[in-house]
Amino acid sequence: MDYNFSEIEPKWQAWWEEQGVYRVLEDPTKPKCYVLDMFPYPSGAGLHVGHPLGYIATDIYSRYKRHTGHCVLHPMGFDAFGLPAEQYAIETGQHPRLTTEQNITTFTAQLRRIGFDYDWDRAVITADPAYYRWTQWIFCQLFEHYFEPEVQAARPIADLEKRFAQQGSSDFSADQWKAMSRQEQQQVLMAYRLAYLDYADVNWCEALGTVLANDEVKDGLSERGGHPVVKRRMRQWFLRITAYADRLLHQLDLLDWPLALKEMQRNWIGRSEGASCVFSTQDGLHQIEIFTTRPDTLFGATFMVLAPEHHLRAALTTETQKDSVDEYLAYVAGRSERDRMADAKTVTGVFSGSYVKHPLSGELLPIWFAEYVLAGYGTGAIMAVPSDDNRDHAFAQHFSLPIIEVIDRSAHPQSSREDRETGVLMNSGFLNGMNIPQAIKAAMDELERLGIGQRKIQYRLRDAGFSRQRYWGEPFPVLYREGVPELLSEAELPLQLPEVESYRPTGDGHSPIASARDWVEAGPGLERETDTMPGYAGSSWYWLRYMDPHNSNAFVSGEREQFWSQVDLYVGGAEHAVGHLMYARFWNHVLFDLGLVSQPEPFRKMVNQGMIQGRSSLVYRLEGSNTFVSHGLKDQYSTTALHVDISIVHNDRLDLDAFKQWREEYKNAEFILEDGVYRCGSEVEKMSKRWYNVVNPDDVCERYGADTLRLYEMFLGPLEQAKPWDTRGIDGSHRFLKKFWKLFFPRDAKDENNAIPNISEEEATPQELKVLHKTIAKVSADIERLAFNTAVSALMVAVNEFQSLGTRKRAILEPMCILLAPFAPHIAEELWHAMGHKSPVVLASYPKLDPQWLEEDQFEYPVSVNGKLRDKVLLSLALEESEIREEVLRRDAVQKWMDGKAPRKVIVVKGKIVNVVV
RNA sequence: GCCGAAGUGGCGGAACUGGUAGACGCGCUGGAUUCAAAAUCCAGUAAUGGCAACAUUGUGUGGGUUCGAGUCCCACCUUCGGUACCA
Repeated sequence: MDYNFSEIEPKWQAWWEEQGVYRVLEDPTKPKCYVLDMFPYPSGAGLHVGHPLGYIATDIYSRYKRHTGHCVLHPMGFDAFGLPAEQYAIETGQHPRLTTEQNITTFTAQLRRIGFDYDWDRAVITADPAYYRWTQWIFCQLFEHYFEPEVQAARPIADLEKRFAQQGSSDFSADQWKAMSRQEQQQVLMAYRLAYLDYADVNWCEALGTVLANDEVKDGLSERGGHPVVKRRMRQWFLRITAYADRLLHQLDLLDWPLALKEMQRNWIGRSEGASCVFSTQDGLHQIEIFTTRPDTLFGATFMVLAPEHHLRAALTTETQKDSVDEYLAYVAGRSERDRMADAKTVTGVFSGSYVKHPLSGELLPIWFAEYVLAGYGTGAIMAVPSDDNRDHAFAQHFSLPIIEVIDRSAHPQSSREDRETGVLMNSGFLNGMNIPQAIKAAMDELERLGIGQRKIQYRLRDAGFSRQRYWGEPFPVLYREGVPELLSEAELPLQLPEVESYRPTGDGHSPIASARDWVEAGPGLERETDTMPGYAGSSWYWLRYMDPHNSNAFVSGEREQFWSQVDLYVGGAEHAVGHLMYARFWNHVLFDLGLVSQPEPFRKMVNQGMIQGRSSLVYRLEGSNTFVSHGLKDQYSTTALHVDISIVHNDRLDLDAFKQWREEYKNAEFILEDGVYRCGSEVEKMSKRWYNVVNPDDVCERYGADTLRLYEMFLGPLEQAKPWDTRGIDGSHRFLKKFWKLFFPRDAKDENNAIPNISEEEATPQELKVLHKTIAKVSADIERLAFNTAVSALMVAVNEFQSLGTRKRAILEPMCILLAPFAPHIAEELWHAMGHKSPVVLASYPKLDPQWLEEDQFEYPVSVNGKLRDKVLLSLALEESEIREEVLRRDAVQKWMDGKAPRKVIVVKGKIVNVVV
C-alpha cells in the first residue's frame, strides 16, 4: 500500500470533525496553554502559502502541548470589518456582509484543508452582531471611565462627578460645578473620559466627497483619482491611550517579546524627560511655552522657532513680515508630511518680525517659523540652541543667526554636538563649570523657582482616533441629545448596522449610514452617531472572546477568563507592532483596571513570523524582438528581463509550449537555448500577482498533500526569519513522508499490495532505543523553543536511521508516530489506526524520555595537543569520575597515552579530554 | 540620522552554555534497478593540492581574548527590517 495523501487527508479531517476531537473543554486538572494566531482579514484573494506559516507553527506547538498533557486553547476567527469589502460594495453594490461571508467560507475551506486543530465552534467573527455587541459594550466602559493619576488606573466617571460636586477641581469649585448646565458639565467630563469626543483634522477630499485614510493619500493627492486632499476639522471619537503611556512603557519590560518589537513600542510611546519653559514676547503680550530635554543649554538659545501652524502665528507676525510669512505658509501648505520627512535636510523658514525675551539673560531672541518644528509634538515651539542641536545649527548657519557655545568639549575632542555625556558648561551664568547632568538639574530647579517653567515628561504617543466615516464597521452605541452624547443601555446592544441604499460616502463628510434617516433619528431630539469604529476595534479584545465565545451575559465569564488568563504564545506579523498590539494592550489594561480580566498584559510571549517571499522566474527578451535567450547566455546579448508565471517553469526550466500559450504576444516566440533547454533566471521578492510568483496552498495540497505543505513550511528555515518559497525543495519533505510510510508498509518485491502494516512485537534493541530517545529529546526541546525547522530535521535523521536498521517494531514506530503527529497529523493518524488504535493520535500521550539512552558511547573521539588535532580517531581516553577530580591521576592517564610525556595542562569537557597542553 | 536583526558551500539553512564547522534538505555527479521513463535505493559533493592515506586554507573585513572562536570583545564593511526633523 502506498502513501496516498489525497485519500487519507480528507478522510481524517472529516473524522476529526465528526468526533469533535478538537473541541476544547476547560479541564482544571491539567495545566492550561493558550496559543493564539493573529486572525486574518478575509480578503477576496484567499490565502497564499505565506499566510499559514504562523498558523502551522502554532498548530504544531498546540498539538505538542496536548500530547504533553496540557489543556490547550488554539482558536481561529476572522477580523471581518474592513475597507476592501466596503470598497467592493461601493463598486458593485453588493452588501459587504455578503462579500465577507463568501470570503470567510473560502478561507475556512482553505484552512481546514491544511488540517489545523482549531475548535471551529469557538470561532469569532468581528462583524457578527453577537460579537460586536461586546465591542460596543467595551466602548461604553471606556466612555464611563477616566484615568485617575493618583492610583494610575481607570475609575468610574461617576466617582469624578461626585468629587466635583463635593470639592470641585483645580479649575472650579463645587458650587461652580453645581451651577453649570448639563452641557457644560458634560463638556468638562469629556476631557477625562477614556473614550471622548474632540475635534481633529482628517484628510478631506472634496472631489471624492469623503474622508481618506493616511494610506489613501499620496503627496497631498488621493491615491484613487489624484484629487487634492486637504485637512478638515471634524468632531470625532478618541481613545485616551496617552493616559496609559507610562504603564504601557514599563510593562513592556516584563514581556517575553522580540526585542525589536518592544523597541518599536518604546519609540512609538516616545517618552522624553525635560522641562517646559515660558518665554514672554518683547511687548509682554504673549507667552510662548516650549519643551526642551536640554534645559542646561538655556543660555545657548539664540532664537526661537515655532511651527507654521502655531496658534500665535498671526499675532506674532508683524506688518512688515506679513507677506513673507504668507508666502512661506503657502509653500508649507503644499507639502505633505511625507515631503517634509523626505527632504529633512533642506532648511526653510521665515522670520516673524517679533522677539521674545530670554527668561534668564533678558536678551532679545528673534521668533522664526519653520516646518522642522512640528505643531503636533510638544508645544509646537522650541528654543533653538544652535551650539548643541544639529537642526538648530543648520538653521542658524543658513539664516546667519548667532551661535553661542555653552558647552566646553575641549577635553573630549571626539564628542559630537549632541553628546549629552561629556563637557562642562560655559557662557551660562550660574551653570558655568557644571557637567551636563548637574546643569540640567540646576537649570530645572531655577526655572521652577522663578515660576517660569517646570519638569515635564513628554510623550510622542497620541490619543487614538476612533471614528471612521465608513459603513462597514461597528456602529457607536451613542445617541446625541442636543449635541451631548449619551450611551445606549446594555439592553439595547447590539446596535446593528442599518441597511443602506448606497455604500458611497454622502459627499458631505458623513458615513453612508447618515443616509439611513429612519435609523439615525432615534426619537424626538435624538440622533444616532453615524460614524463607525475603526478596523482595530474588533481586534483589540478578540482573544478574550475565544475563551467564552457563546456567552450572552458577558464578553467573557470571570471563571473562563481566570482559567485561560493570558495568551501563552502569540504568533503574528511584526507589521502590527505599533497598531494592533498597542491598542490590544491598552484595552486589556483598562479591562484589568475594571476588574474584568485578571492580567494587565494580554500576551505573555510573542513571536513574529517572517514573511515567506516569492521566487519569481525571469525570461530574457532580446531587445526589440520576440526572441528569448536562456539565462546562462543572456550576458552575451542586450536583453530585457520579464517575469513569467512560475506555473510554467519547473526547476528553472521553461515549458516552451506553455509559454507560447501563456500570452497571445508570445505565440510565435523564438528561443536561444542552452544545453537544449531554456533556463530561467530567478529573483526573490514579495509574493504578488504582479510578479506571477504567488503559490496557493490549495495547489500544494493537491499535488503533495497538506502534511507535506506543513512540513515544508516549517523546514524552510527559522520561524522568525523571512525566507523564499522555493518549490524545488518541497520534494524533500514529501520524500520524507513516503519514507516514514514505508517503515510501516515496506514495499517488498513479492508483496506489492501489503495492506496490513508489517509490525513486529519484538523488543527494541539498544541501538534503536538510542535513536528513538535522542529524537524524542531533540524534537521536544526544539518544539519548546519554537525551532520547528531543526525538529523536522531530527525526525528525518531518525527515519533514515530506522530505515537503514530495518526497524519494524511497534515499540519504536508507535512513539515515532506520535512524534510526527504535530507536524503531519494526517499521515500520523492513518498509521496510528493501522497499528490498531481506535482513538485519535492527538489524544495519545507523548512518548516518555528515558535519559539512559542519551548517554554518549565511550568510543573513539579526537584529542588535540596544543590546540592542534593530533589524532583524529583515537582510543577512548574518557576518564573515571575519580580521575577527573584528581589532577594526578588525570596526568597519569594522559601521560600514558602520550608515550610518557608529562602534560602541562589537560582540558576536560564533559568527562573527556579535549585538549592537552605540553 | 537613530534603533533593531543578520552576514556560514551552487541554494535554503544546522552547530543550544566557546569544544571534530557545514547536520538536514534541495541541486548536482556517478552507480543499481528498468526495454525506457518516473519512482526508489547506494555512493560522492566547502576550496586547493594529491592516485591515495592525507595536508593546507576556510563561517563579511581587520585586530584581540583563549589551550581552543561561526560563537566572546574592539573597529569597520554590507544587507534587511523599523523609524521620529521628537526639541
